[in-house]
Amino acid sequence: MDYANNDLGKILKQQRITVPLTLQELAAESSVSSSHLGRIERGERFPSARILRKIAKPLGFDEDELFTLAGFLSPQTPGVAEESGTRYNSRQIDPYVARMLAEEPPEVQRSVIGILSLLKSIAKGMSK
Amino acid sequence: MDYANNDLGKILKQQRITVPLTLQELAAESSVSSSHLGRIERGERFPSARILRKIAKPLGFDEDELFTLAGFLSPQTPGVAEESGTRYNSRQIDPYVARMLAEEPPEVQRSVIGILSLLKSIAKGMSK
DNA sequence: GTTGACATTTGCCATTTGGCAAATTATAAT
DNA sequence: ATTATAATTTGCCAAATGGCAAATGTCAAC
Repeated sequence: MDYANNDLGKILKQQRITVPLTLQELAAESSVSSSHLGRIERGERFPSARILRKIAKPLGFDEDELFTLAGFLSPQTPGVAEESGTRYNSRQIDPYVARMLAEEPPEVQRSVIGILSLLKSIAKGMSK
Repeated sequence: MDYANNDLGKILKQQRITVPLTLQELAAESSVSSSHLGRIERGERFPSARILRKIAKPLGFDEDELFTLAGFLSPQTPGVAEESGTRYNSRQIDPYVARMLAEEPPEVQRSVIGILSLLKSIAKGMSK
C-alpha cells in the first residue's frame, strides 16, 4: 500500500525545492518526465540508476552521492576489506607478494590468477 | 534484434569464468537466478543496479567499478574517497585475487610473482 | 467571482526486468 | 556406446519502470 519507507523521495523533493526548481523544469533539464519525477518524490515509483544519473547534476548531487542515498551503493566504498559470506581460509598472503601484486592493475592481478588456475589444471591432468 | 553492443555481458562472463564459477554457483552466492544471469551475460537483459550490487562481491568487483562498467556511474568518479581520511591513491589487491592466492602455500605465491616479473621483462623487451 | 497560465497528479499503456520450471546442451562415469 | 548429472538456455509470467495525455490543483491578475 503506502510505501512509507521513503527517505529518497523526500530528500529529492527537498533538494528540488531548495534549488529551486519545479517538476517541469527539472524534467526539462534531466529529460525525465515530470509525472515520473513526481511519483518518485512521493514514493510511488523507485528511480532506476539511469534516472538517478539524469537528475543528479540538475539537483546538484554527486552521482555516487545519490546512488548511496538510493541504497544502490554501500555507504563506504570498501577498501581491501574482507567480508563474510565465503569460508575464509586460514592462510594469508605473503607480504612481499601482496606488495608486488598491489602495484599491478586489477586486470593484471586477475590474469595472474587465471594463469595460476591454468597451470594447476594442467598439473592435475599430468599427474593423472 | 541482436543486441550486439554488449561489453558488459562479456566482461561479466569473462570474470565469472576466470574466478571460476558456474552460473548456478554465482546464482547461489548472489541470490540472482542463473537464468537471469545467463541472459545478462549474453546481452538479452540489462542488469539493474540492484542486481549489479548483488553480483559484485562474488565476482570480486568493487561496486562502483561495476557501476562504471555498466555506464551507471561516470568514469573515475572517486567513490567516497575525496573526503578526509585515507585517500587510497595507490593500488590494492583485488578481493578475489586475494582469496585465491591465500589458498596457495607461500612458495607458490612467490612463484606466481616470479612468473609475473618474467612476463613483464619479456614484454618490455619486445616493445623495444 | 472568472479567466488564464503553470504545476502537480492520475489513468493508461508499452517496455523491461527478473524468477520459476521445463527443455536443451555439455560433461563425466560406467 | 548409455546412462547420470551438472550447466546453460528458453518459455512464460508477474511486477516494476517510465512516458504521454488528460485531469486536477494552485495562484495571480482582472
